[in-house]
Amino acid sequence: MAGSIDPLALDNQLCFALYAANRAVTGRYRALLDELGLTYPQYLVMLVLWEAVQQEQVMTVSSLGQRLRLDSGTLTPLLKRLEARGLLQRRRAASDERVVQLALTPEGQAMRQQAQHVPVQLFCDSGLPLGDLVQLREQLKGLLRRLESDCPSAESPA
Amino acid sequence: MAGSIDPLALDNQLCFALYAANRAVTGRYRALLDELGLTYPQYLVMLVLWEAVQQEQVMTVSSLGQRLRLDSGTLTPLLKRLEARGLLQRRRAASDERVVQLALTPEGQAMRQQAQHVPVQLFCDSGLPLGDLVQLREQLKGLLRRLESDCPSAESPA
DNA sequence: ACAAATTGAATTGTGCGCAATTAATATGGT
DNA sequence: ACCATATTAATTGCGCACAATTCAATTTGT
Repeated sequence: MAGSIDPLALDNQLCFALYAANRAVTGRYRALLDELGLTYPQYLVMLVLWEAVQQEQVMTVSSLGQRLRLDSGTLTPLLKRLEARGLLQRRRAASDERVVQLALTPEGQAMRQQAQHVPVQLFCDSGLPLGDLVQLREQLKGLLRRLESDCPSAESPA
Repeated sequence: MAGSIDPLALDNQLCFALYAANRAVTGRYRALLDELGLTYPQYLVMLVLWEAVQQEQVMTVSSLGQRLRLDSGTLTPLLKRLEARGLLQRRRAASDERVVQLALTPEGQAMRQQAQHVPVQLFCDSGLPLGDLVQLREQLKGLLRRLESDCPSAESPA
């Protein structure tokens, strides 16, 4: 009665474990982020913009997209909502009118303090040792790197 | 120059590693599932229904939702699309008119053969040892279990 | 200098996820 | 039998994700 080796069994799928765990984590964030008035993807955007402030970097839609692996189809409307909420400003760069630069407002920067407890709370919710979570995170990063590099089995010859 | 310990740094977030890895894996599935005419969530539904056939179980919208952690708001339109494609039938149970039973058509059952290579291909794409993937899967399941059980830090006293 | 190619963002359209509401059916207590 | 309550799907509305297209601004090649 050990684990079946059926390659199509749901319980054997890494992809489903990933899919389900991701939604469970996102769900845990939802209640916490509700207090900030942010959705989960908006929170990730704010994390990147807070980092950029600290490093005195100017983020653009494309650099944000590279960091989060999201395209303008996702980011443009999301950023417009954050702008409408008064958390950031979008403006065209003078040097290149194609690029849209993102600048946090004072309110957007101040929210960083309110967010400090969010990852801490999630760590507590997980109930797992920090070492386990770090290991899991690094394994996921490794998987991501593998999938983002062109894999041998991907290309088909002309 | 080792890893920062800023709790808000994006690279320190397990949640982002999970989010990014999940989308990368889903993206890899997309091209393969395109050949079957399935989206990734539709593929997961088919996995469950193929299992149910083998075990001679009758799946309903709610039992499917329990397995995949999805509600009727997601499943109802998805199932209607699969029905429109001729892969399954939805019908009210005679014993309880509230429940909708799901039955694969012969075409839906036959697709299982076409899908056999999908997880195999993904395994190859990952380029990682099977043992690593199994360990990662089990860690994700553990995290999921933790988050689904009511955690001590969740409830607020009246 | 000018045509062609490239780049950056926005737009459009489809399909999830999920909260909240609604409607129909079933169940349990009296 | 009657009624309040539970349960099961469906519906509605919003916000992602992502493919495909469009458009303007810029860069490249000659």
